[in-house]
Amino acid sequence: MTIKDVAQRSGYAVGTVSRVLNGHPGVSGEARERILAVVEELSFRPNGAARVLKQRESSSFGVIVKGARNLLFAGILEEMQSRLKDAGRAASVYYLDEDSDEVETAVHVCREQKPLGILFLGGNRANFLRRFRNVTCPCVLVTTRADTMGFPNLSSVSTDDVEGAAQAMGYLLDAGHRRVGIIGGDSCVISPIMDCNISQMRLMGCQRACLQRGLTLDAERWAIVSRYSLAGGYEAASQLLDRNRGITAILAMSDVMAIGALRAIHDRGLRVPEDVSLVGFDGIEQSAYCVPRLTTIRQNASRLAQRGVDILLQQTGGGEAVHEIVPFELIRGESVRKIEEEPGA
Amino acid sequence: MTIKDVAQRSGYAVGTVSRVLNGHPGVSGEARERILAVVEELSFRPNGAARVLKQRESSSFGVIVKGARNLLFAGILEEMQSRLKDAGRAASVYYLDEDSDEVETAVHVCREQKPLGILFLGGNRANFLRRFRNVTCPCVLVTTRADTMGFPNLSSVSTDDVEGAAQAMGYLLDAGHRRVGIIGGDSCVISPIMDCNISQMRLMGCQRACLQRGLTLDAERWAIVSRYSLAGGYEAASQLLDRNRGITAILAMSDVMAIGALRAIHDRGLRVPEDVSLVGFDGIEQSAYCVPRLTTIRQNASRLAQRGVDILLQQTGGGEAVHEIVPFELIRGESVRKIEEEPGA
DNA sequence: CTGAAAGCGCTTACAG
DNA sequence: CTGAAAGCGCTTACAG
Repeated sequence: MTIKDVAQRSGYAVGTVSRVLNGHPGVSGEARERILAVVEELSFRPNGAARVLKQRESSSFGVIVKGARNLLFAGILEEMQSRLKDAGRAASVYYLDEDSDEVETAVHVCREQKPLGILFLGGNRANFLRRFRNVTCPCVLVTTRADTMGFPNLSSVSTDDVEGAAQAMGYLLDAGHRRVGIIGGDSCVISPIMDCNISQMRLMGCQRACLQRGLTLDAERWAIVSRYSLAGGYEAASQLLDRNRGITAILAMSDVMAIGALRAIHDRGLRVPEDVSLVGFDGIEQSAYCVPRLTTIRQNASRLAQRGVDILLQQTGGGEAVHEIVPFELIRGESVRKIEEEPGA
Repeated sequence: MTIKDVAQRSGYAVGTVSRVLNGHPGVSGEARERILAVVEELSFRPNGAARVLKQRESSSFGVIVKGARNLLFAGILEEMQSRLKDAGRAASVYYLDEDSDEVETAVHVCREQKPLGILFLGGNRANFLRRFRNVTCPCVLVTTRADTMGFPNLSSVSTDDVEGAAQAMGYLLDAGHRRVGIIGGDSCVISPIMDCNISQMRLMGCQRACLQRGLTLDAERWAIVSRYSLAGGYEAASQLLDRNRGITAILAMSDVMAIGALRAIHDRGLRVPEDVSLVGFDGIEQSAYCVPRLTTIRQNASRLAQRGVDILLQQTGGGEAVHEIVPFELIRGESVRKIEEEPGA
């Protein structure tokens, strides 16, 4: 079943059928009607491959998601898909694991699908610097800043990670906590090499919160690197508790890690928040169903999704890259308790 | 950059280049070497659209997932992708929400991508009966049985839902519970119309467990329909607790709903398992991190994934549809307590 | 407004 | 073993 069959059956030439199919002007109402009737009758669907080959650009978007189990991303993706649908556009989704190179995938997708644009859910700065020049379509990086990379076709929508972490840490400090363990991602270390990934940004936020209160943060001792997973959070919290007697709070850089930590704390016979307070990051749906409800920094998933799509649609029309910050919200759950100032702090 | 450029630069014809690219026999070692060198030099990548157009079949697989937030599926998918990769095959993933028609998507994917085969993660029987005849490639439905539908190109790998639910329910009954609320999915009702979806299968399992112990199950009163979500589980558990005073246990047909229920129970000032026992289904990673650890029926995600892929690869070579059942495991968590038999039960 | 024809980048019989 | 050529299903100048 091809466009030829439709042409034959309708009595028009393939060119005319193609014009009708693509809504091009310059076709008589009569021809349009007749052809659409035949299309309907044969339930004809044009061959996408042939169209892409010829047009050299498809009319769909790509979404590259880093982490199939990342619930923050799942929520954002859901919202993106409905918004793209409203705009009458299709999107192909590509799932990668946490460690894969999303930009390599993008290069590949560009070549194969020639999408109108690409949305990245999560991204590693180093990967972008290495290969993004090979990506030619407009792109939007969601949840991570891209303003310092200077690619003209790479916009971003993100949460202010530094400020978010600063507020989370500040909340703990203001509640009287002085021995706070930190569970971070891949590059959660204070190092001379700024890789500007979210873990590092968030650690800087923690540091800033301390400085603002005349305290210093010994990251070497209090921060620990972990995978963004339940098991990672569990393991990291266990280590923190072992290593630092008298720890009164843990700040995890994702809710998923916090949920892992929650169980680890419980398994040592300690309670949250009575013995150890706990703060997460992201504000995924699950965090509100924990017992105790997690105190966390809620990223505005729905707005991140909306702005991401809107910016991409707009960039498709050309123009300079845009970098937006979307406000977050500190959710006061049930996982932090106030403690009286200790003399030795 | 096309195959023509490679031909020109290497001094061979495009046909020869194509043969080398596809590993066809009948090319001299010399030609192969020279051409591969040029391919490398220009870092040439063939155009997929052109290949699909010509070959009329791509060499990749499709995976259609019902529910981007379904953590059971996320786990299975991860395993599938790595297994497909090991077999040297690529896969495109299509995410749908719980209510979308997966078979309609499959028909579309078949036409556009011409995949070698399709894996379905989750599926609704009615959708298959309505449209699956339009899907021509080999398919495997994972987590849901397809043996009674009789499509020659549709295999399945699943968990025995009836037996799984029977064991879960049996476990509660044997622990002395007699007032057990059930939280199920879309078609969790005893009705004359068997739609054979998983909720109905699992409800039948509950019923069987009762019958085997000389009890009857008043589903009308004790079972409640819910979405497969945290909020759905929360809502359903709340209703069950309101409606049935003296309820001693809740069986949720997914861990996600169970986690929602856990919070609902807590919000009424009740404890799990002291006041209300709770059993889930699926055995997702999260269930082991709950406090209390969830008692649940663990589906063997990794084996479902492996067998799904293996069967699909095998079906690609032709042959009759295969229907496999993968064993599950009852995980004894911390969410069920034994109660002494009550005289009035 | 419509048709005939070129061509997108590739694969694959068909000759040689 | 290699080349020349047809053709996959579509779009789009170019004529008329």
